[in-house]
Order: sequence, then structure tokens, then C-alpha cells
Amino acid sequence: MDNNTYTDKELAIFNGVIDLINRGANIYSVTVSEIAKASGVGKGTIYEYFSSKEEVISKAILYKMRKETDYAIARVESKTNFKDKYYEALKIIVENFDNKFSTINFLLSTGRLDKLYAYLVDEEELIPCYISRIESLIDRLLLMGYEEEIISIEESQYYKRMVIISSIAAFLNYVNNREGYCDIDTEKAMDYCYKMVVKALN
Amino acid sequence: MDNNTYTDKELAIFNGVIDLINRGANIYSVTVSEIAKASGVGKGTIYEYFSSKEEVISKAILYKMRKETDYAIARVESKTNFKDKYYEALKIIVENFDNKFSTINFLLSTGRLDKLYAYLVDEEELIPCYISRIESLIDRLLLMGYEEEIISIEESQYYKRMVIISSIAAFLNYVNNREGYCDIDTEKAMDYCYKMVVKALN
Amino acid sequence: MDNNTYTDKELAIFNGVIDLINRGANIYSVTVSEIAKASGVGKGTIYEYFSSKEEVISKAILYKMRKETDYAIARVESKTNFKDKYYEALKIIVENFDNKFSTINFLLSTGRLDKLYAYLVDEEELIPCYISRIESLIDRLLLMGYEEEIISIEESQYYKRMVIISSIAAFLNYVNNREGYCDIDTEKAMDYCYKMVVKALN
Amino acid sequence: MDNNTYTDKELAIFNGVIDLINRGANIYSVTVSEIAKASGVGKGTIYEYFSSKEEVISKAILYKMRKETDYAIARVESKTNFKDKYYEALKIIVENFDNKFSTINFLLSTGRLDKLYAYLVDEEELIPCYISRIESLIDRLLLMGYEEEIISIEESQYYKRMVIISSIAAFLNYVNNREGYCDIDTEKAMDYCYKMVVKALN
DNA sequence: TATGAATGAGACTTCATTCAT
DNA sequence: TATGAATGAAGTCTCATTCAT
Repeated sequence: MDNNTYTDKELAIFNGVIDLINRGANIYSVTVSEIAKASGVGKGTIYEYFSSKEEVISKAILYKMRKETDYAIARVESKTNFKDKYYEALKIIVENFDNKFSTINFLLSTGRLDKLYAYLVDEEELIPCYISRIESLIDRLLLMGYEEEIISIEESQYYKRMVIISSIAAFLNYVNNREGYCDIDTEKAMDYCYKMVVKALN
Repeated sequence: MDNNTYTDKELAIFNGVIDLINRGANIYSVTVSEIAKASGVGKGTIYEYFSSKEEVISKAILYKMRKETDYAIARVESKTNFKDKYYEALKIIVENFDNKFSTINFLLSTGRLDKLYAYLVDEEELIPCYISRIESLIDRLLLMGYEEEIISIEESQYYKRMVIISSIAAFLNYVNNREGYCDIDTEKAMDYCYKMVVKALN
Repeated sequence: MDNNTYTDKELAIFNGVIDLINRGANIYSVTVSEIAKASGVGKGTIYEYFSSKEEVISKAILYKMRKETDYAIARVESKTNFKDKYYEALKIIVENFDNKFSTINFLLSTGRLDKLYAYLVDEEELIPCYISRIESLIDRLLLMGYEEEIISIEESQYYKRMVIISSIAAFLNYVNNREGYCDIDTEKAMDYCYKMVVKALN
Repeated sequence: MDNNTYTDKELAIFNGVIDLINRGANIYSVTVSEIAKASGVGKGTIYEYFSSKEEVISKAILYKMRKETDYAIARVESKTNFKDKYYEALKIIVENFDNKFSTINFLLSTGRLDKLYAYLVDEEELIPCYISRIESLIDRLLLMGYEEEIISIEESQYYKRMVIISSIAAFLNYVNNREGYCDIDTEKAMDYCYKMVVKALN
């Protein structure tokens, strides 16, 4: 699936790409020269480790997604009750809101990188793995909600997951358009999402 | 806001761009030659009507969004009760599901074209206009739900809109990942969305 | 040699080209559209009267040269003594000083349009005709100087013409670089030229 | 003023441009492809060293002018008396007669590159430096003529320089139009120029 | 006759990739 | 192994010329 280990150079290059993306670069218009400079390696070196620009960017994005997924799961798991876990997820979104290629943004919108990024073909088998890890996280969250008797509904797992995901999508929409919602602060937006979740699962 | 009228050539070019997008072309890597061929006009002709490739693509996308918005509103308005209106909206999404730049996909995910498409700077003032028309549609939908006593909740308009939008985002997520949900057919997915809406607004 | 008569449209086009040149346009980068606009005719009309852009510009320059030659000869001939004639020639230069393609500038520098303007091949037979008219003018000037006993030298006609031409070249150089000669005003520069002519022909 | 040192590639490109000009190419219509081919480098390489075609041509012309100025000064200075120096200058002109952009041709006619070549904006500060070096050369020539008692006139330095320059312009005109002066050979034309100088400065 | 909308050849320029060092 | 100078394919855009009106 992924050997998980990268050489120092590969990591330097990934971090260069990620830096560029975080600084607003567009993955379609970023150049190899820019990646080389941001990575602190020579242009030729990139081709020692990757066979094309597309491969560099694809693998860097997947690396970024894995890191973000790991991080998000760790943070959510560190909380010990349904509400805290849920709010923690929203907080992560706030912290990454301007991150066009954040895992969450991507998973919720198209759900498929190849639509946004035609390059990513060979690597796509990793995506379902991330999705599945996120789904497990949601399942554990739901279980906790059930144990805490916040969730009482007898419904399919699909429905329950859907409620969580859709509330997160709503929050993402809020964060992406905060300037359009001047009378709703972030705290309030979170509360509304939580309220929807509780009502829809009750 | 927009003079709303275009020459035949401009429309041919817009339709060429829209065709390319619908056929899976990426707006970042599409070339002027491809646009010219898809539009059935000469390469030079494009520059008689637009001053740059960026302008062509930006304006074509905005044109597409306006058309889609008009169409969606007309279809939803043609229905006479809350449930039919809501399902009609979901049906439109199904019909456009592979449409990466559909208005709905875009409005729900980032809400801002400039994030996905850095080109669009000057034209962006049109976007809030589309958002506002969609919001009005949602408001009318909600009002009908209230009159039909499907909605009883006493909550802010923000919350009520959020519920609708988030349910649509959930449905979009379903449609975008249908192959991952083999045990849920489209009808069922719609029903789940509707259920969530009713519960969250009750 | 030249049928001397042009249609109104041809004249309009010539004057458009001349206007553009006088306003600083470069004959190599001027476009047919600019010529059409400056001439007040449609772009297609230009091709009704000329077979290519090169032909338009070539013929316009030759037309300009003929007009300038006619004008210069008439003005010089209107004066009745050697000194007045000579100064009149210099005055014409002052009035046209910023005119990169003035006949005089051209005749004195390279003497051949095809060096400056590779287009002009077919039309070049007209140039010797202008040169010859200018030479006749110089010869009449010299004769008058001889009659007025300003010129006494017994030398070849070549030498005498050369003196006049070189003094004019010197004046042209002055006019073209006036800002570099802040302590020499135009009057003084003319006087120096005249002095040189008189000394060299005495 | 100019760092005076260029990389091998830059020199190859300059020489490519100079070759093209010497072979009759027009600086306005020459293409980057032609320059690349004439220079023996790839088209892309040109843009590694210069930021635009205009810059390439401008800098190449200035490089050519500096080389020509150096060469002309060295040759004139190598002669030890007034007459030899003067004739040496004329000989250099003969050797470069078909050189449309020779420094001398340019300095004498318009005196300003920007009139002939609108590109040259930033580099123009070098031109006065060449002019001033030529003027110094002329001043030394005149001083020698004075010491040899060929020049006796009491006149301004402007007048004396003007006589030299105008005689050179006359010779340039001869060389440029040799085919029109079939009864005057080059030797004779030089003698006439020298005669004019001596008479005008006596 | 007069026009200008339409066009495609060809210009300049960028940049992914190679390869000699 | 690491590099960046060199390159040419391919991109955007211009404009001389055509031709239907």
C-alpha cells in the first residue's frame, strides 16, 4: 500500500510542495523550479527520486493527506466524550480552513482526487484507505454518542455517518464563507452543527 | 451586474469551454487550441472577443453557473410542495453529478471560485449574486415546509438554511462516491437526506 | 516612373501611414489595423489598392519623399541669392528634425532605402530620380554662389556638391543632437555650416 | 557603466546577432529562432541569459558598438601624423561600408539609437560614452593638425569638430553610393574629403 | 466598392526534462 | 549522488490577409 518510509530528499521535496500549496500555489501552475527552490534541492535531484513532475505532486499530496489524517485522528481520539470529539474535529477544520487541498476539504467535496487533479491516477488506491480510517473514526464517535445516550435513533450506519459528514460539510461551508456570515461567530456555527447532529440522530 | 447578452461567437466559445469541462478537461491545463476546436472557431477569433485565455475560461464558467442556477431554480420552483421541491433539487444533482464545476458543487465546497481558480478576479462579484438567489430559493422552500407543518422548529434562519445546505452536501458526497456505497441506491440516499432534514428541523 | 496620380483612397492611406510615421510609429512594427484607422478606411480596403502591407508602406514612404522633395525644392528656389537659399535648406531641416524618415535624413545617411527598409525593392528606381533632382538643385545653388563670387574655387563638380552635402549632414547631426550642444544655438550652428561651405569652396 | 565581461554563451549570442545584422538581417524583423540558430544555441538558452528578444538585440548592438569603437580608436591612434590618422579613419569606413549598424553610421546620422531602434531604452546611457570617446579622438586629431601647422584657424572647438565629422559624413555618403559615382574612385573621394578639411580649417 | 469578422501561421516565451560535470 | 545549464516542444497571443456581406 505504501512503504511509509521516504528518504530525506524525498521528504524535503514533499515538504517543499506542501509549503508551496500552503502558501497558495496552484498545483497546476507550480513549476519544477519552484518545487526545487522550496525544497532546497537541485532541479535534477527531483528527477533522481521521481520520474515526473506529476508524480512528485501526486505523492506529495498523498503524503500530506496521510499526515493530516494521522493528526486529525490523534486529536479527535485524545478527547474522551462525544461532544468534545465532535468539537475537536470542527476545530481542526478552523485551523486548516484556507487549505484548499486539506484532506477534509477534499474528502467531502468531490471525494476523488482525480477529479480535481487528473494527475493522480496510479496513487489513487491510497485514498480509500484514508476514507476508511476516517469512517472508522466516525463509527467510534457514533458508538460513544450511543453509549452516552446522545444518540438514540435506530437507523442504518450509513444514515448516522451521513449526518456527521453532512454537519462537517456545513461547517466547512461556514468556514469557507465566514465573511458572508458576519452575525455568526465560529462558536455559534459549531453549536448549530452540533445541534443538527443531535436532532438528526435522535 | 452583467449585460446578459452575448454575441453568437461568444456563446459558441462559452459552449466550447463548457463542453470541454463536461468532458473532463481541467480548466488549468486546457489550451486555447482545444477551446478553439471545441468551439468551432479559429484560435484568433477567441482573442477578438476576449483578451486572454483566463478571461475566456472565467467568463465561460460564470456563464455556466448562471445557466445552471436559472435552470435549477426554475425546476425547483415548478414543484408545489416542500418534499417535491426538495427531491427535485436532489434530482438535479444526480443529473449533473460528474460535473466538477457545477454551481452546486462549487457553492457548497469552497464557495469561492478564486480558491479553485485563481484567474477569476474581476468577475467574482457575480458569485454572491448566485449565492443569494440560491439562498432565496432555500428560504422559500423553508417557508413552504413551515406552512405544510413539516418544519416546526423555532430557530434562526441561519440554522434552517444550514440544514438544507448540509443535507445537499451529504447527497453530493453520496453521488460523487456512489461506487463506494453499493448497498445504498439513489432513491434510498435521497430518502435519508430528507429524513435528516425533517428531523433536524423538527 | 510614377504615374503621379493616385485615387482618393490611396492618398488617404498614404497620409495615414505618413501620420503614423510622423507620430513616431516604427515602420517595422506598425500594423495594418493602425494604418486603416489612421487612414480612416477599412482594413479590407487597403488590400483593394495594395497587395501587401509592405507595398503600402513602401509606396507611402516614396510618396512622402516626393512631397518633401517638391516642397524643399520650391522653398529653396523661392530664395534669390546663395546665402538665403543655403539657409532656407537648413531651415527646412530644422522644421523636420524629428522626422526619422525624412528624405534628407535618408538620402544623406545610407542613401539607400533598402538598407533601412528591406521591403522597398521594387520601388527603388524612384530614389535616383529624387537624388538627381536634389543634385540639380545643388548645382543651381553652386552656380549662383559662383555668380555672386562667393565660390571661387576651381574644382570638380563632385567636390563642390560634396561640400554642400557634407555641411548639410553636419547640420543634420547638430539638429539630431541639439541637447548635446547646449552652448550652440540653431542660428550659430547654421552660421558655422555656412562658414565651412564658404571656406571650403574658396 | 558596463561590467565588460560576458559569459561564453552571451558572447555566442551577441555574435549570432551581429552575424545576422552583417548578413543584412533587419533588427526589427529578426526572430529569436534565427538568433538561436545563428548563435548555435537553443532558443531556450537565450532566455536563460536575457529576459526578452529586445534585450538580446539591444545588448548585442551595444556590444558591437563598443568593439567597433575600440577597434577604430586603436587603429587611428596607431598612426602618427594628422593626415595618416584622418585617412585611417576613412579606411575603416570603407571596410565597414555595408554595415548598417556600424557605430559611425549611427553616430553620424541620428546620433540616437532610440530613434532607429525603439527597444533600446535602459542601455542608452552607454551611447554618450561612445560619442565622448570619439570626440576625444577627434580632439587629439585636431591638436596634432594644429601642431603640424595644417590647421591654423582660430575657431571654436565645435566648428573644428564639425568640419571633421561632416567630412566623414560626406565620405560615408560616398561609400554608401559608390555605384552612383563611377568616375570617382575611393582614393579620390578620400582626397576630396581631406582637401575640404584642410581648407575649412585654414 | 468598402468593410471588418474570421482566421491560422508564426511570433515570443516558458518550463519539464536531460545530461555533462 | 547532486546539480543546474541547456534545450525544444508546446503554450499564448498577434496580425497580415481573406472573403462574405
